[in-house]
Amino acid sequence: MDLAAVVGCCSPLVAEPLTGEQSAELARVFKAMGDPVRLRLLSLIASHAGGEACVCDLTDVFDLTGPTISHHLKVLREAGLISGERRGTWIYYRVQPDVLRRLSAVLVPGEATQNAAVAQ
Amino acid sequence: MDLAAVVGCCSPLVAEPLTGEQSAELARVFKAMGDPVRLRLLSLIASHAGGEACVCDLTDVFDLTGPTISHHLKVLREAGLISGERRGTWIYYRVQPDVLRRLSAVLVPGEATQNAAVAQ
DNA sequence: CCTTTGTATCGACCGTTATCGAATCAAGGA
DNA sequence: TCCTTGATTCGATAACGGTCGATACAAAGG
Repeated sequence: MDLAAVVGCCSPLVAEPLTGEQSAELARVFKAMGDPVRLRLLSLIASHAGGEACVCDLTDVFDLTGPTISHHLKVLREAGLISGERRGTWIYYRVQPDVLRRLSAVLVPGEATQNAAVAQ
Repeated sequence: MDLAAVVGCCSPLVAEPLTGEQSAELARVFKAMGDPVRLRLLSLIASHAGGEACVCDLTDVFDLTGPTISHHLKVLREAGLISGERRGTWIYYRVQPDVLRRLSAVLVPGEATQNAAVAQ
């Protein structure tokens, strides 16, 4: 999953146009965030105590079945936005803060530009 | 289109979970950016000289018909990400920088937090 | 073992959406 | 007024994506 690397190599939108490949990779991440359930899952995980949440914490928030939540978590995982780790009975998810930071840097110029340092 | 206002009223993801309504409104914007063509259109407009581009500048970049480009521009427009203005023969599009800045502020804590000032 | 509980995968249904060609509208010249 | 050019809207179609029930897997306890 070198998606994070691709996300990290883009200049801000206003600086120069994205190439076809860059826009394709970035769109995959934004598309993953383009669903209300997934965006809320992301915020629930990100803001949960300890920076992680198990699936059991997430399922009860929604009027959705387990398989559906599992599907959305998979989409977020494959987009590189979260990572999951099994510890005993439960699986804990946590966000990948670097990806969020780099996305933020793509949207606006001048901010979070340790991006440039990482890219080198 | 008070979408920009809704986008502006959200704390960073890591600070507190989004409500159902907040995630729904934010997801509409991220979904609009979740397509390679639209993301590239956005970057072409944002980085074009003068901060604006006419549709004729955008169509030739893609192997897509005019109606398809027009459709994607409409999606971006209805998401509040761009605005169009006709001047004579051509229609010029420009980005709404506030929306991008506020999206960026949702993704990471502490940055672009003139967000809070705007919200008041 | 077998059962229970937590989570993921599979297959199917169905609404949504990206795309096109054709038609339409808007502005400027001949 | 008509024709040309730029851009949108409309209608149709094919592909995608969110949701579910059924099933399968993984860990822990009887």
